[in-house]
Amino acid sequence: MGATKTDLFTQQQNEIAAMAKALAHPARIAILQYLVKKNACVCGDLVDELGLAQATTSQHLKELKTAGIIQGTIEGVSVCYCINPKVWKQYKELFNAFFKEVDLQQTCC
Amino acid sequence: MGATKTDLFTQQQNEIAAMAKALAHPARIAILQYLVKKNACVCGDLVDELGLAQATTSQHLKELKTAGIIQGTIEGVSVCYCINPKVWKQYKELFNAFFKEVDLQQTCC
DNA sequence: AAAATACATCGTAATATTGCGATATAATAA
DNA sequence: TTATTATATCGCAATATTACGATGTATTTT
Repeated sequence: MGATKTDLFTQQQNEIAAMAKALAHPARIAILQYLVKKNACVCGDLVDELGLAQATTSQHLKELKTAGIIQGTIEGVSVCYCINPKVWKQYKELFNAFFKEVDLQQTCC
Repeated sequence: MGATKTDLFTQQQNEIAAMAKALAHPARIAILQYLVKKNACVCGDLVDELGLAQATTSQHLKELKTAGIIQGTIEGVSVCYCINPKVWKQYKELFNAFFKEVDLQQTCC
């Protein structure tokens, strides 16, 4: 045991959970906020910005890249990262749909 | 090592990450969707609904309760769970704010 | 009071995540 | 070609998560 039983759930449920997982670390939130703020893609700066080791920062970047929400392009000796607008929009819409107006004015029980 | 270095990040960043973490498992997404759908709070049903062991289901419920997004009330021999509308709204607003319209039409790099 | 029912919690095993130093890789600069 | 620079990956240790059986607890039935 220890591994998530993804087969018990719908693809949509697994997808939302995977998206949430990508956001489930403050360093990754900080990276995304930094990328949104700077718009242009900085990269080595993130190591200074976050205060985490280079290896750790690179690992978080990899996770965000695997999730699709950011993309990196080789720019000479360094790599330029930026938000993937298409996937960003997908995240936004999926979370919006999940939290969409529900009849929640009354507390049951 | 192994533990998240929360002190490196802002309270807001840690908060968003914590919220995302609560949603970062398909079983918890399934529980929330079920609660939203049924509105009225069912509970023992969740074990059948999810296909996970009773202990595991209870553990996921506990995490959602700790995150504040659901609440449980003792109802005779069983416990009635439901969405906490106030916290649900907070989640919704925080994610909305995070994903709010950003100038993302062009891909940099 | 004793049994039954519904959950919670404990203990434990398997696996995943976080973090970092060390090293590899790849591109530019000297 | 040989540094230098920037990033990625490897290997490892610490910790967290997921899952479940077993057991505890509290309420209702019998």
